[in-house]
Amino acid sequence: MGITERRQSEIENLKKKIIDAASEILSKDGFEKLSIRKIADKIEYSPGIIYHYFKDKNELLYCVVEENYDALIKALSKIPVDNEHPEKTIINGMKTYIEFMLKNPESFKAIMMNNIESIESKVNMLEKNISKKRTSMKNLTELIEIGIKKGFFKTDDAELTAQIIWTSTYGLLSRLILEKNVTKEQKEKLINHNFEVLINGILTRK
Amino acid sequence: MGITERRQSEIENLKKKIIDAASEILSKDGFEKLSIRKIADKIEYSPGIIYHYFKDKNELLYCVVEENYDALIKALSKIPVDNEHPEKTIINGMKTYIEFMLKNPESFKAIMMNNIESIESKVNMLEKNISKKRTSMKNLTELIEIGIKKGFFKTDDAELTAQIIWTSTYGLLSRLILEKNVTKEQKEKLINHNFEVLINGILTRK
Amino acid sequence: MGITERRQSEIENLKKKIIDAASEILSKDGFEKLSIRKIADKIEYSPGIIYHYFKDKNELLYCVVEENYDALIKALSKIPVDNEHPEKTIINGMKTYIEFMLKNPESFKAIMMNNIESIESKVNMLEKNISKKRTSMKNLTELIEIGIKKGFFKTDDAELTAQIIWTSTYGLLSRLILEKNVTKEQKEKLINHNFEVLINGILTRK
Amino acid sequence: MGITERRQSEIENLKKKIIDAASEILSKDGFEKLSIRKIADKIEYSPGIIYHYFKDKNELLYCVVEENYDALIKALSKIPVDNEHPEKTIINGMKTYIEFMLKNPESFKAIMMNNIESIESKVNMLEKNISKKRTSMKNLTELIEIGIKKGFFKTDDAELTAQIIWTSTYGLLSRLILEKNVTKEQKEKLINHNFEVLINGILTRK
DNA sequence: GATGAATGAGCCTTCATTCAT
DNA sequence: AATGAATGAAGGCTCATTCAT
Repeated sequence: MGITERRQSEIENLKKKIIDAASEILSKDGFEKLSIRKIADKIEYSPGIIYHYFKDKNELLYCVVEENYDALIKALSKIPVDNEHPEKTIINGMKTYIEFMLKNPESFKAIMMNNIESIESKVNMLEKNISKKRTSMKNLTELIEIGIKKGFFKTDDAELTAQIIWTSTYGLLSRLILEKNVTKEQKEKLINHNFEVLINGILTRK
Repeated sequence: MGITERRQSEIENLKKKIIDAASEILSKDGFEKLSIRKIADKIEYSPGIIYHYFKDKNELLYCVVEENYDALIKALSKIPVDNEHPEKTIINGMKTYIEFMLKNPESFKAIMMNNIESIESKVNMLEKNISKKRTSMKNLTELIEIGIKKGFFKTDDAELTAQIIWTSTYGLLSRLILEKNVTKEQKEKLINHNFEVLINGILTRK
Repeated sequence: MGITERRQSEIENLKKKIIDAASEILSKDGFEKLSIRKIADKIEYSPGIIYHYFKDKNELLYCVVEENYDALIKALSKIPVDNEHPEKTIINGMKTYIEFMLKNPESFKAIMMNNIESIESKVNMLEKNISKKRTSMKNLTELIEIGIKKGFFKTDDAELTAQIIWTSTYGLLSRLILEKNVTKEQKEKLINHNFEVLINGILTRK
Repeated sequence: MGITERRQSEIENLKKKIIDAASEILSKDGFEKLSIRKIADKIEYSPGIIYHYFKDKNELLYCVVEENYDALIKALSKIPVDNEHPEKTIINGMKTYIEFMLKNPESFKAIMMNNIESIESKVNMLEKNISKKRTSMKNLTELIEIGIKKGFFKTDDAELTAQIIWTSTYGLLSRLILEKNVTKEQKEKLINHNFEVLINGILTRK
């Protein structure tokens, strides 16, 4: 094991190290401050090496988002599906999403509040038929369809409704991240009321 | 009046000119492209002069955002209030807001999707009792209260509901601005469905 | 006059200094070695300053070529026109050109033996009607036309002939610059024979 | 034969493969785009391996140029000699040369417009008595001597004339390759006129 | 007030080359 | 023989900011 000090076990894993360093800079300093040089400094390698592992900054960015995104998907996938109460599953999932993002606000800002070409394909949600492309939208749409079949929900277009649930929650989340003067109590009230209104908005009228 | 031709009346108004130039660049080329040099070029002064009127780029930015925001408030204040159909007034107002912003997407991004301290006081919407501070929230809250009194709406906390209507719409708007692959038709469907769900979500059940 | 040492008289003339520095690097090290940084080093200023005077490297290059080219044009313009012996004027001019370039071989290589977009407009000679664009070609073409009128030369297309005289001489010059093993005597013989053949090639047959 | 599939017979021939890959990149993408990495990618070996076969990039370059040059010589050697019409043979040969090079403009630039030491001995044409060294010049000189003997041509020094024919054609070819705005028609006119002037320039006067 | 020259730090990227394995 | 990770130097360029005038 007597190799240069700095690279002991991680020698085979520089790619991961680069992504993590980028992720950290993103979280700490935000998107604009994320530079190849800064990453190189952080991992104590030369800038050139990054191009050994990634075609360009965009590809690196894509991988960073992918990793973060995968973690989210993982968290979401752990939520049990309750077919008898699809609305509960929806709220559960979206709340998990909110909590996940509130823990990494800078990443959210970097990823979700910017027009980064290379990650559009991971992040865009509004086009028609998106539920055929994006897993998370597929799941959400399916839950709504279940609710429709059971007679709980009333909506012409499950996907469209899924998109509105998503954009609404995205909006609340964005503001929760951007605004600093919101008490914990108020945060909770807002989150709960958000889902009250949304779910109420799609429930069948008696 | 014997000064250089180009600066006759506007000599005392250079500050305004700088802000407007910046605003225009912002709208046309986007936030990232807004540079001190570009502004100086546009107003046909030297870059240095900008530092006579603004401490630094940030301060200038604050002023730009402030101005844009004022224009929005003005637009919103012109919407007539229909007490018999508060939900129509709400939808009307929020749609005006959406349209206004879709016309100036770069301004929206600059204003709403950044943490510019000096304008927080103008832009933040989530704190409790915000309806006492911010006119636009006050109006929205009042409309909801009218609806409650008339027996149309059912909600415990008019302000909280106003906040959710706002954040939801903000979320949709954000995504509409950030995503490029959305057809005009789809945009309209999303906007309409957004208000369908929201209003439905607060209507009294029969 | 008590300003910083390094910039005494030349303060108003940095643009010229940049061009000259570039010219020198071009002559000494060749085109590939000409970099913005190297120029900045040479003039002891920061690289950024170059963009104060030139839009980009291409524009700088264009100016460098222009200056060199102007010097050549100046040299050529001093050649007296002998209407009775246009062939002598032609030979005279082309020999001046050869001598001029042999004194600055690296500039010739840099300018004439590369595809530099920004200077194409100064350097290209083969298109039809070039004699309406480029002074040097205009002059050469006119001399040939004079010879035709006087009955000395025989050619259908004066411009085409001018182009061949030019490309031929350009070819000889290129090789004289690229090849190192050519004695002075041989050089002279080649130059003289070049014009012998060319002029002979366009003279009227008795 | 139990080696990796992809390198069966060519294992001893990697040097050739490298040269060919480089040659192809040269033709397709140009001299400036020819990089060690690109070659390595093309042959599906690692960059390091190239340094097993070549001291450095320059040495590799030499070899590439050498190979290309050999191909040209081969093409030229196939031209039939017509002793009754030496001028036709000359024109024929030189046109073959032009066509060959117009098909591989990047190779021409690499070979003829650079000072690559190691190939000087193959490429230089201007020294006295070159016709004793270089086959192509020997052939050209002999054709001129035939013309002299037959009374067609008039020149004191056949080799010198050969050199001028060569440099003239080289000049035209260089410009044809460097200039982009030349129509096909104009190209042909230039080529034809070039030989008209040159041949006319050495024909015996009646 | 206003200029405009100048800086220094930063940006992404490419490359020939080396070297331990 | 061959790899592939890694470097260091260099490339063009942009920008907010300062400062003598």
